[in-house]
Amino acid sequence: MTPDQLSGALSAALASAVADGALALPADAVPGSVHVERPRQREHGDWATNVALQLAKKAGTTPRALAEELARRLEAADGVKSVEVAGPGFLNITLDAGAAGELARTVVTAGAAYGRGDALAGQVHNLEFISANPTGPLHIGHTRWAALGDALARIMRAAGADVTAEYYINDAGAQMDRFGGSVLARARGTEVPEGGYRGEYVKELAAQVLEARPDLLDLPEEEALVVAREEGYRLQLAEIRAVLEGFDVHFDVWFSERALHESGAVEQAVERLREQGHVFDSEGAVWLRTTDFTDDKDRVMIRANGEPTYFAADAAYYLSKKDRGFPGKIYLLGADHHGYINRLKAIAACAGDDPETNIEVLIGQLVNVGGARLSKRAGNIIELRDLVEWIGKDAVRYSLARYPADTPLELQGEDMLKQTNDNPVFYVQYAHSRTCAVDRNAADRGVVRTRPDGTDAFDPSLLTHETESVLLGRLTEFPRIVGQAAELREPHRVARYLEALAGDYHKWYAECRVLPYPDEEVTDLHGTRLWLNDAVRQVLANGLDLLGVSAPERM
RNA sequence: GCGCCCGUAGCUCAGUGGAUAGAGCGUCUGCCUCCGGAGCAGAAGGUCGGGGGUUCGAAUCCCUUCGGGCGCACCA
Repeated sequence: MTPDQLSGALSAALASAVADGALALPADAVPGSVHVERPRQREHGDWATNVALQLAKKAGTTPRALAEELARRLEAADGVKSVEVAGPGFLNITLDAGAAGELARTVVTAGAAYGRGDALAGQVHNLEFISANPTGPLHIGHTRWAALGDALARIMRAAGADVTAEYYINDAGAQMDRFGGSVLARARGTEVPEGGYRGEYVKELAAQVLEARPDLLDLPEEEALVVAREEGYRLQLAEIRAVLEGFDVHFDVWFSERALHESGAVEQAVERLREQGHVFDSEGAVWLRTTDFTDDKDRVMIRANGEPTYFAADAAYYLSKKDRGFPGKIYLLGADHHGYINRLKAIAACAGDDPETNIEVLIGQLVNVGGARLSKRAGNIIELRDLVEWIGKDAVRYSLARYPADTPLELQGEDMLKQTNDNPVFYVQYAHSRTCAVDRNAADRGVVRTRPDGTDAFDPSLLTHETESVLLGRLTEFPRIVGQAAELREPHRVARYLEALAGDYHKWYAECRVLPYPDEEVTDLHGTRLWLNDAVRQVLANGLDLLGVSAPERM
């Protein structure tokens, strides 16, 4: 019995009580669905609900009286073993072992589809994340957005959304020229100009640029600057893409800011917003009246010198997303960009969109690294590729994805390496590989999933052990965890769930043998437990996949 | 000064109004005579930063205060 089915049974109990006149509740106060949850305490049954506490006042009765009424009716439902009224009016529900155990077969049958749902069905989103300048390597801050953003894309898709993952390449503007100047200076072996890029990686880029363009140093100054900039850009972007690929982070679209300028989209954006009535001229500049909406000051789009601002490109970019057919536009930004939220929302509003639904800005806190081992190449930053090299893709992705984005993360440099074996990712992966080990040995021990007569060697009523009841309950939660993680944009919920599931599995493993002792007869209990073992492996694998972490069969 | 985020065990952090606030690490004690010990069982460790309020019920919602991070450009 799934929580949805139980919720339905509760609704039916409510409806029948109202129909009988046993419950004086106005029709519009009868909830369409009743929320059930797993109680923290095992003694409180398999499922609990506080519906009686919430409805008692409206029904003009006491919570306990209402709870008693519902308990009587719910106990008659199929699959429900017992219902107790506890405390101020909680309903504590215990399911029949068979009804609960059937879930194992449900999971195995669903396979990779178990956990996928329709919480976000029909939604179309553009999810933009990382979007680091192509003037240097990705560092640990970008790594957090990479792990989080990619996991979020996977989770939202699992919940039924159509998600396009997009990287905005800030390849226009003055910082590109500074980058080019820095590469050129390194190529010449001279000092990097004031305000330039001083990281060691620039030297490496310069060497590669020289390799590709041996004529660089002979070119006239202006041409040399362009060549250094463009070659450096090409190399750095290729590096970023390769590193992300190795990190299993996939983008559907790499969107160039430069393309917005070159195609005239920026000017067009200004004109389109002018038509909407939100653009005005003042002091020689062209402004967007973002204060009509949520911003605290108006923003310049075209400077007095005729140059468009970064903000103008932002507006053009927003319109591009709109034009490309994305009702939902999600931005995953660092906390140092939180001042952008209001102006981005104002752009949406100026464009005639609804800032509440068409744009969503997720702010992630930065990662602090205390006393960290430093990158050899980039100076005082830690690069994504170094992190992966040091502690591995799975450990990096998992340890960044298991925290909410708005948690300021403090990673102790010394611990970072030491932590590898203690990283919860291994706890989860170990549980998965354990299920595989059991599976590998099952046939040798004569344990099978199907009886000789072709029927399933599966009798859910045999799954009566305490740890089995807990494990089954946990498995039923997975689909709604995925749905919640998708709706709340919180991938860490999946990770935390997997840790709990792995814990439940390890406890079960310690208490209940799947495979018989050598001199023991093979029974349906073994076969049934093999089904449960299969179900756990499937959910662990499905969950790890949502985080972009591998599910190894051996470790 | 204004705004956003965060203060939970020694450390790093979960906990979208429910019952006795949890996990990992660290500390201490047990468990390999059989499915993988990267595991399990147990112990110690808390004024949920402080103070008010709403509620049958608050770590969670509201106000206030203290502490930390970040931001307030015709920069990108």
